[in-house]
Amino acid sequence: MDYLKLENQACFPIYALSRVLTAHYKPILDEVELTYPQYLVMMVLWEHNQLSVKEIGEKLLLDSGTLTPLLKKLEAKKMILRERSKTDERIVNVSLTNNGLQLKDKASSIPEAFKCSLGLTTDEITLLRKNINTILDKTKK
Amino acid sequence: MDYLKLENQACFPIYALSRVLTAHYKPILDEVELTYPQYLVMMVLWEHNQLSVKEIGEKLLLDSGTLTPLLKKLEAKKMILRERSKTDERIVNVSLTNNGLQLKDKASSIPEAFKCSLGLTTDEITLLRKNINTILDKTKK
DNA sequence: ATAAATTAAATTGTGTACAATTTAATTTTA
DNA sequence: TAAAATTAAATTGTACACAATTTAATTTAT
Repeated sequence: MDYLKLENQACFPIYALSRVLTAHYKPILDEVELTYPQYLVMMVLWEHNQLSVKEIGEKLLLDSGTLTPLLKKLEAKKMILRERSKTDERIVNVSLTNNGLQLKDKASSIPEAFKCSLGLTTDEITLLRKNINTILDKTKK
Repeated sequence: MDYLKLENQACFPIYALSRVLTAHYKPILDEVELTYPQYLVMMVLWEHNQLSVKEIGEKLLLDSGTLTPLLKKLEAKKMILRERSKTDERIVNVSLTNNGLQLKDKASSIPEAFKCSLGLTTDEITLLRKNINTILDKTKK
């Protein structure tokens, strides 16, 4: 088997699928004026209320070079607050504004809209999620 | 189930895995001075010798906005040639230089090196590839 | 045959990604 | 406890990604 052929690659379809899925999200997220990475940040904040930049990075596997400008955009949209920790000035804590908190209601329809856009069954999605998460855990260190 | 929780998302682990896998490729591709998207372009050219920008885009799911600057970089590295088609001036044909062709030998060890870096079994990779390709085919239109 | 529509690349502008470095604050250690 | 090491963000620079527009060439439909 020729391992330098595209069809024998495992990484390419994941790279391509990631972009295809983000494209499916695009029109849905346009409604709430968020990009996909911005949506992910909002999602972890809806779940945890307040997180440092580092903690957000650990959850999303992104570094400050990516997060700092992204968080500044969310701040400019009045979705989040960024404030230096009083007890440790190195840390920037990120929290939701009322605006950002209220967006959760509007966002509640996003997962279902996304599922419809994909046209996959619940079983297919669940299987995919579990399969990918297994691989992700094994490879991410 | 709260579908706005990160752990219940199917898209996030794919997005994250794509970046994790690219990070695994990085030190390996540094040896041949290619980025991962550049490596993909070289791979389709090793397989097809000559392709138009549009054909490369169809294979990799990338548009000219992404490909044009990337191809110019490969051209600057003397890996490829870009020339307007004589029969249809709208088309730019991309082909390998001798340099680019010879790189295939050096690149032949990349798939194995990547597999070692991941630490997954052949079976795990094959299963993943088939599973992802099925989903990709269903979602890419 | 020629105006209208389509096509292929390139361009422009915005938004990630990430390596490498810098800055400032806090811990560790000699 | 003061210098050294570490840590958290921010910054800088390079390279995608992609929407939207532009440009030029080719088809098509009248």
